[in-house]
Amino acid sequence: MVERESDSLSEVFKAVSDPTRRALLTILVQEGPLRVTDLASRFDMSLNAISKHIRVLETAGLVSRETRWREHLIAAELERTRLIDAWFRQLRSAWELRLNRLQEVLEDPET
Amino acid sequence: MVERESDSLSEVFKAVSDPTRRALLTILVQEGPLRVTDLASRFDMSLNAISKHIRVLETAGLVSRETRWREHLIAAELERTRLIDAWFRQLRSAWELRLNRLQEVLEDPET
DNA sequence: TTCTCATTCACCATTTTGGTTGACTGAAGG
DNA sequence: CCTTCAGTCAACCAAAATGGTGAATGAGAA
Repeated sequence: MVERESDSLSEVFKAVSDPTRRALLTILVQEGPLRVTDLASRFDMSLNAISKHIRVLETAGLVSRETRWREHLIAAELERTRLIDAWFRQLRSAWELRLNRLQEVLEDPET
Repeated sequence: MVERESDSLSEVFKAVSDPTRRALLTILVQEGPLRVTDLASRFDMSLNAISKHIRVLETAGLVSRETRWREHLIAAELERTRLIDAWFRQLRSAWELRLNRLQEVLEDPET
């Protein structure tokens, strides 16, 4: 198998590609920092599973963790999401650039 | 295990979470519609693997296919990507809403 | 001291993913 | 007729992701 380079764009996309993780992000954004247990209580899923989802979000840079002994306060970190719409913006501008060039050729076939 | 609902947001995120598929999209956006073989020739990967990646993009609605007998012309379809930044925009506005409420409480503690 | 609590760790089973190879299809060209 | 060609389909494989259970941790309360 090919070695999987750990580019952060893939990591962020993958993190938000899971509905549970998106739901976690939504809750955190709406309600502010919460403990792991508080987050887990919203889901029909084991605490461990939620803890793992949180770690995925954390390594992707989408949430931060403030550990106060037993309690870990998890907070959304939306800065990283700029990476994503930057990528899409770039994609769309390349697309429009190509369409414009195409348009020019159609309007000015003699050049 | 929990049944995996096939929501289209997850599908789109998952599709673009792979570097090869992002590269495919980029090529298509820059160069316009291409055949499966032409796309595959850019990668150090079997034609079959690329064919599969293309199908993932297709079912996610990120590319379209125009089949002219043997040749399949693959084209980028960027409309679907609006779904993604709509989701992030919503997330960030919820975030700012909460911060603003917080700010109000801090500035006006007596209300 | 013992019990509680929040969380991670270590392991296990199942599913998904990314890739390979080989067979198949069916028009078009010799 | 036979071969070529573009692409999919099917079977298979290894690795990673998902989720579960149960144990470990270690401060603080009783």
